[in-house]
Amino acid sequence: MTLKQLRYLITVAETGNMTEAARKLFIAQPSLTSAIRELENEYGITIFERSNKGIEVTPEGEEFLGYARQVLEQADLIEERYTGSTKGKLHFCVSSQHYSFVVEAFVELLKEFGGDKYEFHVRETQTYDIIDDVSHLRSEIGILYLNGFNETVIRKALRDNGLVFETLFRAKPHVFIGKDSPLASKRSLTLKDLKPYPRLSYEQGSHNSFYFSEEILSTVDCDKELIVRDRATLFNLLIGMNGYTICSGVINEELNGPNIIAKPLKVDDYMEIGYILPSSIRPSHLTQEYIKALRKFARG
Amino acid sequence: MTLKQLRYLITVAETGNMTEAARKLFIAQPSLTSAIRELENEYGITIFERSNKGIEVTPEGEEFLGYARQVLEQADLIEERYTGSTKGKLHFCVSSQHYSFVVEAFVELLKEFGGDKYEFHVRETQTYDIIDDVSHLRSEIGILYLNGFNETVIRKALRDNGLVFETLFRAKPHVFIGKDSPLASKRSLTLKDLKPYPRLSYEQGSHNSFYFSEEILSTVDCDKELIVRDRATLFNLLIGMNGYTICSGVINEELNGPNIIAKPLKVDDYMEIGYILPSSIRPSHLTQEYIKALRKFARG
DNA sequence: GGTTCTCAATAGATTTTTTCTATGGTAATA
DNA sequence: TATTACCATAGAAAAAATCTATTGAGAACC
Repeated sequence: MTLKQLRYLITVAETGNMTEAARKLFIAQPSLTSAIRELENEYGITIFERSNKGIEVTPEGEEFLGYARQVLEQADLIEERYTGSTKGKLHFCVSSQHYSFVVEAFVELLKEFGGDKYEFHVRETQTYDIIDDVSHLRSEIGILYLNGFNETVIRKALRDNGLVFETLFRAKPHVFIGKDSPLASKRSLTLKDLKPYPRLSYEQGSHNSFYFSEEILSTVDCDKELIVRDRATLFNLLIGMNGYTICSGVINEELNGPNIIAKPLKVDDYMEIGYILPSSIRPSHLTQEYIKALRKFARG
Repeated sequence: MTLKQLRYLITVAETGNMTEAARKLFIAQPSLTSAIRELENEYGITIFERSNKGIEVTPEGEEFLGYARQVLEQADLIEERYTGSTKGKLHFCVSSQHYSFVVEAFVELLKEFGGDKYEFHVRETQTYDIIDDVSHLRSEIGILYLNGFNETVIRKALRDNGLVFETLFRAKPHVFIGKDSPLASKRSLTLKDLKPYPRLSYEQGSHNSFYFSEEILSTVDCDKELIVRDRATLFNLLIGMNGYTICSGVINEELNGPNIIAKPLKVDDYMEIGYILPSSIRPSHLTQEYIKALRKFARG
């Protein structure tokens, strides 16, 4: 008997389906089959009744599950005490700049692997904190952008913190504006078009170097500036004040509502949006799944 | 964290010495070192303070040990419920004919590996039951003798039950008599000498074929027969009735007392005393240690 | 003050265990 | 009848545990 076998067992029992449980556990179905079978053989009991419809817990299996839960409960106390997180619970944390596709991918991950016990975090935060979170393993993964302007500085920060950057997509700059903005009728916008309107940007804390800005072209002069920390607030101000923000142009109506629209910005610049990971540690299965989901929702 | 690591941990804490604990656990010392270290790294704690004098539990280690014991307690409940034996407890069972060296080796094993939780059995029983116990895994090992007379029959029984026989030693037949017996003065005895005295032998149950007798020469006629099941009873009768019994001549004063003496028996026969094991299963570490101890105490 | 002893740590090889991929078999479903 | 959704099996591959041999460090001994 190993703790691993017991955890597998519980998942199978909860799922009612070996194949599905194996997927949740990030192992191949035959591995799970043999782990469970080994447990059954060790104690000479039949925990599950197998059929081509899935599995069903036998009465003696039910009794065994009771014992198994007791063991795991105690084992989880150790995890809680010494790691601060429950092992029974899945644990996952993303630190990111404010992109809706990050949230979309996150939702997908939750739906697929959340189960009935989890603790997932989305930390939409300042650029430097993303780097800090990932390098100190507070977050499994970070999401940020590089462009010609900030690349050298950011890449150095990544190197210094033992992180690697992987590109998700390259985006042409867009401007987010409210759908009733005077600019809404244009096909594309220039910096000159934007000049009279308030510019919205995310606060970058003490590291308020331009290099850590979430928006490109932050060095361009602007008379009206609004600085916020929250994406919803930003959107509210965008609409209320006829403001704008420069970004990757990834927009999702469901998430951002129909009141925000994106317009191409006519400048010779780009944003290379990607994720960062600690270079020395292999990403967890869950992180790998999240990256898959990111690639699914991320389009330039 | 694995259950194995936790069990190792407890043993180390109890033993206060990695090297010694490794021996008790039947693993190499570096294996233990790395198992413990892995546990400490996983939770970022120092459980033991190492020195060249051994190890010492730190205060935070003490706390962790508390948690560990809780987990193992629950895990042991499973073992108890489904295997009838505690895994925390060492479990060992010998089935044997009535030889004092079997008990001596058993005592040595207990002293060395008993620890503070164990369940050890000595089943001094009838020859056929020895074979039955070992083949049905009720006992780890069995001890019995072969000679020219019973060898063919016993070896067939062993084969039929998937057992193998390994010789411990070859003994010339001796006679056990009380120290005050009229025969005590002789250097050696013949069958004729014994004729007038009661012969003691062990009961062999329903399989009372001569082949399963514990004593050689059981086919020789005898007028006075006493059949017992207990070694102490046999010795009592030996003394009280001036009886005799034919055996391998292995005698230990500490165990059998000064009232029993062994005399060589002048016959052209021998006893090949050895142990039997299931051929398909590799003997446990404890069983291997027991065999070592048997070899130490067994002399023809 | 050097030598020996005891015990834990390290290195590298080896064995064992776990997990994987690919495939088979079975019963329900379309 | 073909397809689908399961779990089981076999053999290869990867990962983990364990082993032997050796090092290193401090205490005890002479």
